[in-house]
Amino acid sequence: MYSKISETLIFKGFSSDEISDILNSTHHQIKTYEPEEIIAYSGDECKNLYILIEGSIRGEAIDFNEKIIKIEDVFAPDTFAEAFLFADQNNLLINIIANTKTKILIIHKEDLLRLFQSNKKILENYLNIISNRFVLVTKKLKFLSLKTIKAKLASHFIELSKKSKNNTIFLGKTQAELADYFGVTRPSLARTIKEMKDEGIIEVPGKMIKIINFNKLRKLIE
Amino acid sequence: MYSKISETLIFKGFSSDEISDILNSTHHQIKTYEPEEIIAYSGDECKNLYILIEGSIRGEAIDFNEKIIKIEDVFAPDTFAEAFLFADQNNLLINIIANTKTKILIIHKEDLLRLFQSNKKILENYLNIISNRFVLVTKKLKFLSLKTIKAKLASHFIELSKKSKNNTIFLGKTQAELADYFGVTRPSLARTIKEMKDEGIIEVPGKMIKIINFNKLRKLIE
DNA sequence: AAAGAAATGTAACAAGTGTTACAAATTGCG
DNA sequence: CGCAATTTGTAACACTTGTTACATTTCTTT
Repeated sequence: MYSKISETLIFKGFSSDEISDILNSTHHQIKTYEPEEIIAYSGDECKNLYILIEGSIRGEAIDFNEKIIKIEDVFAPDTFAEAFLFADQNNLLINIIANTKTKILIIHKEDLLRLFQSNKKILENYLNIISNRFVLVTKKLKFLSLKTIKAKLASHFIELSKKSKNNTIFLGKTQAELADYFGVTRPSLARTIKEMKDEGIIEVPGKMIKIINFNKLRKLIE
Repeated sequence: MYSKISETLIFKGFSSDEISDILNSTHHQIKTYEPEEIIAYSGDECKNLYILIEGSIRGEAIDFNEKIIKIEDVFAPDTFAEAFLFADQNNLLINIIANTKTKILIIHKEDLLRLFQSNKKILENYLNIISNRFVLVTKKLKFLSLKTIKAKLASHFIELSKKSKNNTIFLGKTQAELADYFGVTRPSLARTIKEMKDEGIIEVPGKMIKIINFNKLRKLIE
């Protein structure tokens, strides 16, 4: 179990022995949940850090038409609800439900703070986690605020091309998945790709995207 | 100066004397900048926490057409770049520029970590700040992902009505400001308000919005 | 290799929003 | 009060995207 815990970001860099020591001196709980069991309710005050050791959970919101909307899946080993824990508005906005048989390590806010005081590395890890989430959400926000599908595609292609160090990109997703990720429909995405092809900005050999005209591509992002 | 610092969220709850003690035992810098002076460049690695004591600064991005876009103003007393500090991708994405004559307290990441170790309250304040920002951005993201202007307006009205404990809302913004906040154009917003009026969902007496049909309003958010 | 499934290309039309322009109403100020 | 500035209402038209439907291509499996 300790080796599973060492795979979480918050205990990154710790050996099983060290984790064992830490948990022996930190008040905590380990709970198991059955599939479909509700772990926490929307509206609950969030006073604990949840560290998922085994299994997977999902967040579900209920919209105004009483339709259930799945928000997010989290798979072990990982943590969740880290940001709510220290926010003023710390009521959960979603129900947390076990997908599978699940084992969760629970540390209360106050105990976590004490742990931060005594262990600098864990504090750094935690700050790293929430900061990374923040940067990620901010980037997503920036991306979502791009108005047209063309601008989103252009931004996405440029981002990917930075990693490939090359003007050829491997998408690794189907059009349907990409459209979903962008929050647009599949035919609209296909149409936009076609337009970019017609305008001589990209070529699409098979599953690849080859950028022909970087300048035109950049100008699409306003 | 210490009283100014005590107004920042990170030193919330500390007296001037306590702040003086803390700063005496924490390595830090105080720098002043002239109007239009550049405080930090886009691309710079962010290794310091910046605490704005006097004046105001702005963040500026340069888009692909070399047009300068103002992102955000920050007024003293406040902090900025808190989230970048502990993120993996800790390069600034914008230039930081002084609007006015500005005085800034700068604490290096390592010194800040040591301060967190020795002072639990400051750690809590810091966690509170970045957690609140995260929650705020997440809400903004959720809002932005609403597809239509009608859905955005409905969400906004419902949110405001929670505070007023009443079915009448005071907007406190002109249509132009609201449209800008939503990222839509003013005539489009006006048209949408008219449609909601025609559908018997709201009434608009003067500067107020009166919600007539809460159910219909809720159904607009999908 | 053949059959079925999945992914992609494409088209016509509808819906929502932006653009532009101008009129009407409201507000602020001398 | 009366004028100017600001805010709001409205309309015609263009553009982008969603919807639906079907054809074509590519991938999987036997």
